[in-house]
Amino acid sequence: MTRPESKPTPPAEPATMEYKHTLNLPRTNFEMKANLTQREPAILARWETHDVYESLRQRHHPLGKWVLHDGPPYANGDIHTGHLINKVLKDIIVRFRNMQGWDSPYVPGWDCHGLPIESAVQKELGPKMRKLSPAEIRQHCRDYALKFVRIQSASFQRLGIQGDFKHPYLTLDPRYEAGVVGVLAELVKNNLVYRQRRPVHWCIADQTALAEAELEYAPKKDTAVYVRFPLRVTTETWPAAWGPVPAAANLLIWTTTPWTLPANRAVAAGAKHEYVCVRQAGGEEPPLILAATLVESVLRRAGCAAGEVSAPVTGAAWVALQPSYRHPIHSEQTGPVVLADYVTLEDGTGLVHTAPGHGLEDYQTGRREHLEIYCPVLANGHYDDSVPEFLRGQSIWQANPMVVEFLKANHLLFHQEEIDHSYPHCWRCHKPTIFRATEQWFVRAGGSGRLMQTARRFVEEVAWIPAWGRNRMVGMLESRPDWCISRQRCWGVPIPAFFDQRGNILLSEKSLRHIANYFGTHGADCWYQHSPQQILGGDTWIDSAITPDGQTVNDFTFRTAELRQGADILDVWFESGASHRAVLEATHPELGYPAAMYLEGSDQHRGWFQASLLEAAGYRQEPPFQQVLTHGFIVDAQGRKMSKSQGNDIKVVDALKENGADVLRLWVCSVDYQHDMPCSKELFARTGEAYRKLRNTIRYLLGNLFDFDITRDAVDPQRHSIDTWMQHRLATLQSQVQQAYEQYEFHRVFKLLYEFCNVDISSIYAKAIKDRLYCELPGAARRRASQTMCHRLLTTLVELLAPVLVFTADEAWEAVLQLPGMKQSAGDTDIHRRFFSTPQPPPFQESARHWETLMPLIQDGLKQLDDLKRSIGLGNALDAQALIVFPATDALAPLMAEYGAELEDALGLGFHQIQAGDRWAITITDTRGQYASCARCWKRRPDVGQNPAYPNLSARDADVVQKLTSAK
RNA sequence: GGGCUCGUAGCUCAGUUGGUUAGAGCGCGUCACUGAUAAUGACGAGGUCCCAAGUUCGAAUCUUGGCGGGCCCA
Repeated sequence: MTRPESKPTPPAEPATMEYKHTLNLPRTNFEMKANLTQREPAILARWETHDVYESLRQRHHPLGKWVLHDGPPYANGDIHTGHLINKVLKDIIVRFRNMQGWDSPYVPGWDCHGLPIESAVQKELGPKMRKLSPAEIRQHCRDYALKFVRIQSASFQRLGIQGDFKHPYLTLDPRYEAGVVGVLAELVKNNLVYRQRRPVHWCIADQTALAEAELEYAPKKDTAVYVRFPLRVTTETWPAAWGPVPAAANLLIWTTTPWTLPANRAVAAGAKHEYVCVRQAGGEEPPLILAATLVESVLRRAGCAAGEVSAPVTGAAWVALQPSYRHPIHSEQTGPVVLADYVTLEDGTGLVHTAPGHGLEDYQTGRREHLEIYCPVLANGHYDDSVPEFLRGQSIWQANPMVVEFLKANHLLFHQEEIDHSYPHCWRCHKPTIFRATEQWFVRAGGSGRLMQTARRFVEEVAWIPAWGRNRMVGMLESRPDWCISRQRCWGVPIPAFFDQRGNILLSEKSLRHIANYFGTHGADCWYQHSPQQILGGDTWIDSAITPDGQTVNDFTFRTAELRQGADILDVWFESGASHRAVLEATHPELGYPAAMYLEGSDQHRGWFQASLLEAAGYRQEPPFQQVLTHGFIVDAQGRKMSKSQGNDIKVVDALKENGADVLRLWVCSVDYQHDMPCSKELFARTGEAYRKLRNTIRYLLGNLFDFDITRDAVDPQRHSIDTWMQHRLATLQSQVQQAYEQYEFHRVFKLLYEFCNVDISSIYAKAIKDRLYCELPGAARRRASQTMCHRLLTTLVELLAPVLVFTADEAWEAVLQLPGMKQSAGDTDIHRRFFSTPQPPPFQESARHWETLMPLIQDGLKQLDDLKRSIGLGNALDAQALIVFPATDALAPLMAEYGAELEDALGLGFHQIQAGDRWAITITDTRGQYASCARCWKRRPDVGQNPAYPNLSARDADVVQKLTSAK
């Protein structure tokens, strides 16, 4: 196809320039370039000076209180993308609640205690640490935590998060600590706290308990032994499938820690696994019991050949017969065969040696089966006196070969081999660790106890967003054991238990309430600095006591001089889980119990949500939150998890410097937070483009209002103007966006607003009203009506964007207030203190509907213009006209004189004609050879030159210019 | 390995109780405008709806089984 040569003759340059100054072109100081990284800090400073958060609290709140209670981030390290999503979501919610008319305060909090901080301090201090007292270590931890509270607080505020940053809640605040102990008192009161042995990671060299995070795994050589456990053979317990009942038989177990065999209390089998009885070739030995699939490999290792193998029996069927065995070390004891779901067929024999005092899974099995949590190993790694004589006082490492020898001597060792495996070591002394059962504090939170029943009821009463959160919580509650709340650390809230010299323990409701008060005044540090007399305030304390055998005795007289403080601290989850009391009721009582909402990442179903729920269930009848909203995790552009070690993490501080807070906030708003959220520099850049579109839309609207005084010039839209359509669209948008906010569907908020700017405003409305805005007399009714609409668009857009684009909304509102008449009428000067306005549908609903007929004509017209551009090089729609044919019988027929003009403008044409016909149709034609072009509005129209005084102007423009001239 | 969950254009998202040829905006490409100008408009090209089997006249949608990702456990 050949491109036509002919270009339209441009209007003579001088003539154009002559009239340009008579147009009402847009004017505004609101810059196209946002320059957010400079502008935002300035706005922040102003908010700070004017104490915007405080003044928002003072505002009238017609709907009452609505509190989002902040989950405390850990005061450790710079903020990351997880904080970004979490805090911005919270901020959007708090802000839209305020704009809805609620009193929605926001008190940020920080979790300041716990192992990661203690470890970091340990690393900083190095070997010096061992010389420091707990109180001194705690001071270092405090400094460390407060430093990161400052850093994170500054970053959150830089992100535009609005809240009471001058009065945050900190878990190291004495009043908070008092609240935590207060919750403990309630649980003790309700008999939900008990003391029991439980295995913990233990470093023999340092004689200390270790957390999972303090272990490092390294290769270690060990002796693995296959041991015969003599089965107590009876007809009742012998499965028929295994054939005739033999005189004797042995269970075969496998272990890499022979030293734990004295502590054996059971053998575990898998319910679905199949077990067989193997009679070895040769026949002298009693048959062996082990998992069917492992027979061949195990016997081969030992150099034996399998003889006769019986039919299999499932673990479940076998255990139902209640088999038992004679203890290999304590020959006078017996142990049961029980089921456990962690039994695998990967190595070993399918039968697992179970020592509840020396392994976590063994412990759980032990609790379930009511086995003794037996631990004959002292803190120094030597056996106590409860083991057979040959082992007493021996170190467990020395004991390993002795146990093997013992087994060999008693013909219980089936096979032994040296193995190399990964084994936990202490991160400080790098020596191998063990599991050792020690006395711990527990909350009766598992099983089907009272607390759990209340917790289950709470779960039903709470609204979970998304709804599957309920399922997830129920599932987690179902399988949870009792809650071990004690930790053998230093940086936390002490469990304020006193011990006397005979091992009687003081931990009662009364003592705890007393100590809570004491902590509230002196801080929990006093536990490490004050004497029991000081803390308890007297020489004696009469109270209930927990005796060494776990019984409770009333009216026991403690002599405070003989007491010493327990060294355990509370699990940090217990601390943060107490915030509903420590914050909502204690440090910030203006918030009140319960909170309307908790909002965190979905990992907190296991963490904060659950801890809060359980603690509240222990002593109150109403859950601590009415709604729980969870969000997913940030992943990289490929959907993989972000981690520093993989180097695919995004630094929020960098992203902030590159994009500004409003762009990051807009990104948070634009994604569906219920799932994983991919994040990358490129995605931020894309969001930046969307931001610019929103900003430019605001700028365009502002620019066209430079001479518009809302108090003087407002004009309702004319019935057949596109203004009416626009108002209808705006009212729809408003209700949709407000509904999306209410339903926490922020990506819909974004999509609705963004598409509105792109399509409704930019592509349709702004184009259609250009001519009347620019070319009509400033005070012309058509122009004023469109300006009125622009004003509504502007204020509504800024208002709906305000919870998200907090800085830009502020900046835009400043510009709005500078429009004529605004200072007087706006009342409130701050966008963030305003309320969402009520949607105002246009008075002419049927006119809005007419546009459903007209819009397709515009689509058709645009397509024709494009065709003309390609075929004959028609570049400017003002050089074309439309012939609009309408069905004479249509309801719109009598209105086509008005609507025709609107269509002309909507298509940006120079001229139009209307004609009655059979059906709707539009035909666009080139008018370059037909009409002259108006030197002012550039429309080609037949009426150009109609006024002899202005031969190169259209009738309308001649009229306008004439009036402008005579007005001078 | 278990519980919960996600997988629709390059991106962000729609897709009602199964029902024409799976949509939108952006991005991209081409073009136009130069009176929203580091802006704006028009047109266009983009999809194995993760895969497979099943139910059905008909499946993005329902069922089962895979694959891949995430969170929490083990």
